[in-house]
Amino acid sequence: MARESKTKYAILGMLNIGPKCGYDIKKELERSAMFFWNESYGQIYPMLKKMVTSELTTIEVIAREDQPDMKIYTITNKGIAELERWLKLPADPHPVRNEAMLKFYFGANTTPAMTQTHIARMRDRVDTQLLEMQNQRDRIDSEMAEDPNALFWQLSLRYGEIMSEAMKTWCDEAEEFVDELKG
Amino acid sequence: MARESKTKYAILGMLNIGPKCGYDIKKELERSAMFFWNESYGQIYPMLKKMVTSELTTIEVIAREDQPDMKIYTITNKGIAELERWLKLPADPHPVRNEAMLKFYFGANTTPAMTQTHIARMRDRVDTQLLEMQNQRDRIDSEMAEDPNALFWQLSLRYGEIMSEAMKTWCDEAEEFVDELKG
DNA sequence: GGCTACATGTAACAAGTTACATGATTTT
DNA sequence: AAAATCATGTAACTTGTTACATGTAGCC
Repeated sequence: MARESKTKYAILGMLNIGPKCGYDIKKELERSAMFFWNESYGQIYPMLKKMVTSELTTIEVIAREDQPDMKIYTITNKGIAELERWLKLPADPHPVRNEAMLKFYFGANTTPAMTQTHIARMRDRVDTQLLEMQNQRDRIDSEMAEDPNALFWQLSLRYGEIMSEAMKTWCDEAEEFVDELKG
Repeated sequence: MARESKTKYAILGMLNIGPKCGYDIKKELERSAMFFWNESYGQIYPMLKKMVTSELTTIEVIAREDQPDMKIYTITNKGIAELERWLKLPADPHPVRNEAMLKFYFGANTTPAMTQTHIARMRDRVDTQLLEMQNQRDRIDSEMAEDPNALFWQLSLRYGEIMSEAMKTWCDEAEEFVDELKG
């Protein structure tokens, strides 16, 4: 992992939409980017601290009674410049590590039943994801009017849908193939 | 990364096909599993050492003149049992981190031209991948007869193809959408 | 009364990449 | 003559996950 962390850019991108606290950054990423990105608090909070030091964001502390201070971060001009610099760069190809496929592949050396189990599990997972996406779609449709970013949110949802459907297509093919193997 | 490393299982799966040296494990993974898995030597060599200690494999050292000893690893019964234990377990959902999509999403807050650049780059990458796959397909067709594992190799290639085509579909939709935005 | 959401964070740990080190052999 | 392939490995480094710690507020 000597590769540069992208956490900084994920945060900058979120703050470029509007000032937010760490908690909201994660919540928003989960809502709108869940099909292609994730961050944990263990990354976000320490990074936000660093980003204030390096002047990519400013911090406003809101004291609250009986609750931890809320910290609202706002992107600076320097932060915007850094975000734009990154946006212009070509993306790193993301490392692929799909454990389900690995199991499928090695299952080949055991039994056809094992292979069928793996395919069935993949299909189940994809079906669950598609249901989630249906829920998201409903939410988008109702929030569309208010949120100016909803159009991009929708395209990110389409990404999830298209990939899931593709995965189902693969499951169909793989299943057919295994059926032939069995008899 | 407190999650259990899957490197051990990737190696077990490869050795279950047949005895191999570390170099060949990587080479074979690159050939047949490149669309869903990757390992680096920095993971493979130390792990192989551990696996001998924990009796998942045996090692045979072949001395060679003027070249480093070649080490051939063979899976043990214990190793096979461990592989099968893992195969029965449901797969961890793989963490999604697609930098290209992240850039696309945040590009929304800059200019339509930036968004178009991101889409174009994704399409280029996918096209390159599809060409690579065409080469692989040719190789599979010629090696099919000899390699009994080629049928699964082919399905793993189909995975790559289906996913790439899906990505292209998404690019088409996204492009259309941005064209509308521009007017 | 219990669960979920809100809100902040840290520490321990493991995983994984990259650069380095070495050098023969084969292909272009 | 240069580049790629074969073949082994280690060390330094960073990234990222998970578990823990703390507590209120609101919902069912």
